[in-house]
Amino acid sequence: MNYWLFKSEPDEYSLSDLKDEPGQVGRWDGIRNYQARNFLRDQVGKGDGVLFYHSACKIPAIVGTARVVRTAYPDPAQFDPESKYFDLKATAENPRWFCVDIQWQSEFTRPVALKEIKQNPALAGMVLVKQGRLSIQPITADEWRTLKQLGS
DNA sequence: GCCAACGTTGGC
DNA sequence: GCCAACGTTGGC
Repeated sequence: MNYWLFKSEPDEYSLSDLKDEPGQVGRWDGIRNYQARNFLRDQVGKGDGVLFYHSACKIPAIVGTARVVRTAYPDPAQFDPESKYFDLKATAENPRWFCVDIQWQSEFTRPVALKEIKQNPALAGMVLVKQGRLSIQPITADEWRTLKQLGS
């Protein structure tokens, strides 16, 4: 069982968008970064915990949690010429990009803002603090506990 | 909207 | 395989 932080721009796909999905299950697609892809494809497991992070918005923050209900499968958008995630070089035999399904689990009572995370010594090791741009990142069990507590 | 910190592309 | 040019992310 592992823990992850998934970033999303709330204008594109927010935690409440996930909650509104049938069964509260949504596809986490559109990942087009190799480092994030590799985590998704090779390490994200069924039942893993996900911290839902809102980026590129007024108050960047972790807003709730989800859990992984389906492990990696080829992202259908890469084969769709109409999609902005279309990839000419991807084939069904040799897919380049992957996605997972996650299920809404909880909304934090209090969003945990990036600003607050940066100020907390217990969270100084987070990839979010050290390397801003990665959209899927591993979280330690300690960090998971700390962040859930801060958000409740 | 600016810009720093990456990541990707492609000529050589 | 180097590296310059370009593109993207995302905080501010």
